[in-house]
Formats: sequence, structure tokens, C-alpha cells
Amino acid sequence: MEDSAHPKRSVTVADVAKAAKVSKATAARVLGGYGVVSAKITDQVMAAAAALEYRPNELARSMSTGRSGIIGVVVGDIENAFFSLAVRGISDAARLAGFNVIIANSGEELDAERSAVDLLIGKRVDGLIVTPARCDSIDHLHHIRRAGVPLVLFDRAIPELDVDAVTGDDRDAAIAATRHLIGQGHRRLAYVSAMDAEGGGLTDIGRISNSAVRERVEGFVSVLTEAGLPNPLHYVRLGATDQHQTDGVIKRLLSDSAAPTALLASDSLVGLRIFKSLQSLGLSIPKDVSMISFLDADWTSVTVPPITIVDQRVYEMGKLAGERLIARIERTPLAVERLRVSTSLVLRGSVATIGR
Amino acid sequence: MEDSAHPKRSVTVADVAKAAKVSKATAARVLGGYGVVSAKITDQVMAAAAALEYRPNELARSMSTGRSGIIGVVVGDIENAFFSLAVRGISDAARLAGFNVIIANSGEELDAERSAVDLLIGKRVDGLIVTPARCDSIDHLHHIRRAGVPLVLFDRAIPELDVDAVTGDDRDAAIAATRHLIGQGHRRLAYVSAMDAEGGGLTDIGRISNSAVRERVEGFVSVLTEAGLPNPLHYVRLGATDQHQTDGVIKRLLSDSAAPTALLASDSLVGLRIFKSLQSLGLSIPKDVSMISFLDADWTSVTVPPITIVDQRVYEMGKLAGERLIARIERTPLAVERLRVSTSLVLRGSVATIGR
DNA sequence: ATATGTTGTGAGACCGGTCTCTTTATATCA
DNA sequence: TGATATAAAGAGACCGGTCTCACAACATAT
Repeated sequence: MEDSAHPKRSVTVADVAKAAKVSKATAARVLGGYGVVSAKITDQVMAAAAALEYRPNELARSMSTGRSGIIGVVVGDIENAFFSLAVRGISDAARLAGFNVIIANSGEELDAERSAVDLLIGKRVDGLIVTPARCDSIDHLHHIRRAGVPLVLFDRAIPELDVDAVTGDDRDAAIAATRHLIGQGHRRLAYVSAMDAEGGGLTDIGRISNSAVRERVEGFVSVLTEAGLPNPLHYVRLGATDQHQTDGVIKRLLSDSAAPTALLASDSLVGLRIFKSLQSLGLSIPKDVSMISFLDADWTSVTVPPITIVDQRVYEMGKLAGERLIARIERTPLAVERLRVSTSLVLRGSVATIGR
Repeated sequence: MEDSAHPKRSVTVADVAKAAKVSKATAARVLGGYGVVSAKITDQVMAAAAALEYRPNELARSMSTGRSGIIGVVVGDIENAFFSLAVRGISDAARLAGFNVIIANSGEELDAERSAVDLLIGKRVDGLIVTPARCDSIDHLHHIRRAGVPLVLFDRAIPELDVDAVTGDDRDAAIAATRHLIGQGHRRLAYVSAMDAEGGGLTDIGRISNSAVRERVEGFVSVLTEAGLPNPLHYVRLGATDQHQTDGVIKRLLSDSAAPTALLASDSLVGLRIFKSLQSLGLSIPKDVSMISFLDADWTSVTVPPITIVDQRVYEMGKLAGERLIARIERTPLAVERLRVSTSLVLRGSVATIGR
């Protein structure tokens, strides 16, 4: 059995037609499930197809119909639980509507994102879900629209783009988390994100190119301001991109003359890194430092103490994005919207009550 | 700007050719980067292409070349860290060789796996990496071979199939873990897996349809037998498919008159569920029960105590599978092999020394 | 001068489906 | 019975690339 010895030209409708002694058009009607064919002929064709083990060439089908049945997804990093959960939601929505998903990683880099988008458009995906790495560089996203491919942004919104976006209610989530910390008596709060940054510190919120992070920082700052706390940006730190960087960020934060008593982690990866940093510094949570992380990741519920988190309902976000995109693909008339999936604070044990 | 108002027939080589005042063939040569064209004409065509924002239709390209540049991956569950890490490895290998990856979830169900395979073959993927849900039902895998599509099995081998497989050294890994437990004085050991099963108990190893699990159980049993322990299958439990089921499995195990003192979790999801079960039963690790989990998942290093694990090097497995598949696609002459990626036991704190 | 080779370009078939248009066979009605 | 409607099947263009082949123009060899 020299199974895959020769590339083996695959069985086509023409082959089936010949075997069934009908025209190519008729065989195609049966195999493609369109038009109208008598029962007798249908049986003949089906029998021939089965005998020859015919498998339709979706490529050819896509080319003539102009629809590929694929939706493209460009995410920052599939390995991040946030994205893998989202992809799961998107995939489920897609499968339900008969679409498939092709995933590309941008690594949160603009160039990689650009080429991923180009590639997926080249593959003639029916629609695209993109997590834009930066909200200030959107030429390639305009290209998508101009190519006539429906687009839905995920996790981050770009108002200038006039396109649907599915995000969390990042501002409110940050506000809730920050208020909780303040309510527990904390007065020096730090916000730590993995976003690449030059200095690590931050002087101008407007310059954060990731809208989700920006809105969270805005919420964070607004609560601090409202509480009359001075210098709200002082403890906002970016650049916690890996364990080593995070160790540095945390060490610097905590060696401040007035060290923060609570840390807010921008995502579960950062949260995990912070947790490990604190562990290696021999600090105990929440006795020495309190923390809250975004995303209800695996690890947050099995640590001691379990981590208080902002539940982002990422699966729902993904599903919603998928459904929205499919609605667009199917030309459902809808206004362009920013869909916010509400979050909730899940209180566990990582926040201490301090002060009186 | 009614951007995506009309489907907008996309720009083709013919359009570019007309704009550049050359033949379609010549334009195609320039745009496709093949054949030979004078510098002057090349510039003309490139200019026209840029002006029209030409993007090649990969679908059409694939159809005439017969290669799609896509490799298909069918995994059990992307949400499982094991698979998402593997997918990352596969993707990296693919990208390096200029391939893209399309992922399908089988949910470990045979029917879903079958249709995923059919679908991907329909999309004319250049090769396929499959994690077969069952090793005893392989008609659809034979189909793949007969269709002339290169195939690499992942995580599970099927000797009858005569096809490359990348797996861990499951038998040895289980042996090492089990020996460690025995070395620490444990005499009653349980093995818990998420595999679906009728009874939950197990009488015949040969009937485990997942080769990875089967080999691990074989290793586990062989060590127990070699140590002269009675009834080695007694504590092998399947069916820990969700938290509720796992709670039941663990409760039943531990209420045995001679309850096991150590648990071996077949994967990190099962491990996490077991950890939570023990937590909710108020049992302490390793004082009351010891445990070892497969896979160096996030959570295993931040629990108290941190969990002793079998490091499976899944990223490497994925990468290797990707590379192997690409070698096959490129017709590199290679013997059919089973590639085993070695594992190692990472000792942490979840195993107690008992007895004297 | 003619034969031979090389290089650049054009014409058109082809991949495997879909789909429109035409033709043929059968049913319905006056 | 002939006219008309309708259902079923066939012929062939088309999608947007690739690629083979033919051919023209010019260079080199004989």
C-alpha cells in the first residue's frame, strides 16, 4: 500500500460526473447541494461520489462563491489565557454559524500584526477580528475596510476607525477595583501593566497606545483623584513584560520611601509575575502587600491566599465578537457600536483592610 | 467615505496588467515573483500594483499551485494549557517555514475529529497534525493518507498507522513519578485521568484508547508490580472530566478503607481539579495526601505547597511536530518515526516522605 | 548570410468548483 | 390536440491566479 506515494490528483466533480454518467453541472448540483435534481440522479451521483471518495475542494468553492467560510483572528499572544479563552468563545460562535477560524499571533507587535492582516486578507477570509497592538497606527486597519472585509476590534477600541469593537468595561472595572482598595483603607496604590514602555514610569495617560490599558489607568487615576490622593500617576508602572522585568518593577516600587500597600495587575500574566516576585521577596499577601489581578485565571483561585480578581468574562467577549462579526458578514443592518462586556469584582483573600 | 459599502470586486492581476499596459502573464510574473521580466517593466507593474492597492488572492494562487501554505491542527481542547502551548510550538515552526496554521477543536470527540479532518482536507491544507481522540478508530486517518496529505500524530501514537508521531516518553515519565512516590515511602498510589470511561474504574489496560494515558498507566502499573504491591489497577481512576466528577472520584478514592496516600494526575487540568477537591475536603498537601501532576502549568508553582510535576516540554513537542510535518510536506526523505520528547520530574513540595 | 541560442513578452489553457443560460422532457390547461 | 408552463439536465463561462508554449527581437556562432 503505497498510500501517499504520489501526490494523487484528487477526485473532482468531473470525475464523479463521468462515473455517474451525468453532466458536470448536474453532479455539481448534487454535490454542492444547490439547484434541483431528481431523486434518481441524486442517488446515482452520491453513489459514485462515495465510491470515488470524493471530497469537495473548498478552495475552488471559495473562489467561485467569493466566500471562504473562514474568519481570521489576530491576537496578541495565544498562550495568554485571556486570548485563548477569547479564541474559544470566537470559535464556538463561528462553528455555530458554520465558519472556521484561522488564528494568527501578533506578539503585540505592529509589524507582525500588519503582515498577519495582509496574509489573512490574502486568504480571503470572510471577516477579521483583530486585537490592535497600538491604537495610534491604523493604516492597515483602514486597508481591511477598504478591501471590503468586515472587521471587529477585540479588547481595544479605536473610535476614529468607525468600526465595531468588543471590549470589557475597563474604566469601570478599574474604578471598582480601586474603590475597593481605597475602601479597605489603602492610600498608596500601584497599577502595573506589561505594556512595553521606555521609562517604565508614565507621565501622560493619553500616550498609552492600548485603549484597554489607558482606560483602566484613567479609571484608576480618577478614583485616586476623587479620593484626594496626591500624584496619582506616581505608582503607574509599565514594562512588566517578563519575570525578570517584573521583579525589577516590583522591587523598585516597594523600595520607595512611601511604598504602595496595594498592587493592581493589568492582566493575569502580570498578576502571576507579581505574585512570584512577592513570593521571592519573602513578602506575604495580603499582610505585607495587597493585590488585585485582572482575569479569573486558573492560578488565582488556588494560591494562598486566593487572589481577588476582576472577572472579565472573556469567553463571552469572544463569543460576542464572533457573533457580531458574523452578523456583519451576513450584512445584518446594524449601527456601528462599541459593545462593552460588564466585569465584576470577585472578592477573595488578597486584599487586607488597613488603617484603623 | 462609504468604505465597505459595496463588496468591491478586488483588484486582480488583469487589472494591474491593464493599468501597466502589459499582458496579464507579464504582470503575473512580476506580482508572483516568478519567471523573468525586464527591470523597466517590473517597475511599471509594481507602480500600477501599488496605485491600485493590489493584494494577491491566495485562494486562486493555492488553486493553481496546489499548495495552500496552511497546515491544519486538530487538538483535543485549545483551552487546555497542554494544547495551547503545543499550538504555539507548532505555529512557531510553521511561521519559520512560511506556513500558516488553522486550528480545529475536537473536544476529544471522535465525530468532531472526523469532521474537522474532512473540513481541513477540504480546505486543501498542505499537511495535518492530529491528536487522535481514540487510537482504535482510524478510518478517517487512513483517509488523510489516501488523500496524499502528510500527517503527523501528536501526543498519541498509533503503530498500525505507519505514520510519524511526536509524543512524550509517557511510560518512562510515569515510571519516574511512580518510583519517586514509592521511594518516599508511599505504598498505595492512585492514578487519575480525565478520559471518559463507563465505570470510572479499570480492569484492562489494553482497553484504554488513548495511547498516552495507556502508556502512563502501564508504566505506573509496572512499577507497582515490580515493587511487589498488590492489585496495581485498583487505584486507577478515569472520568475526572470536570470539577464535579473529580470531586466524586477523589471522595470515593479517599473513603476507601485503605485510601491511597498519593495521587498522580494525568494532566494539569485534572491536577488542578484534584487540588481543588482536596482543598474543599479540607485535606492538606502533602500532609494528608501527596500528589504529582503532569505538565508544568502556571498554577503548579504558586500553590502552597508548589506541586511536584512531570515536565513534558510541550512547546518542544509542538515545534518538533511542526518541523516534522513540514519536512514531510517538502518531501524530505525520512523514515517513519515515533519521536519521543523526554520528560523530567521537577521535585517541589507536594510529596511527603512517609513511613520511617 | 544563415543557423542557433537567449531573453522578454503575449496568448491561452488550466485548477475545481459555481452559476447562468439553453435545451430537452414532461405536465397542465384550454 | 396544440399551446404553454415547469421541471430536469447539459453546455460553457467564470473566479484569479499559475504556467506552458509560441513567438518576436536581438546576440552570437558558423
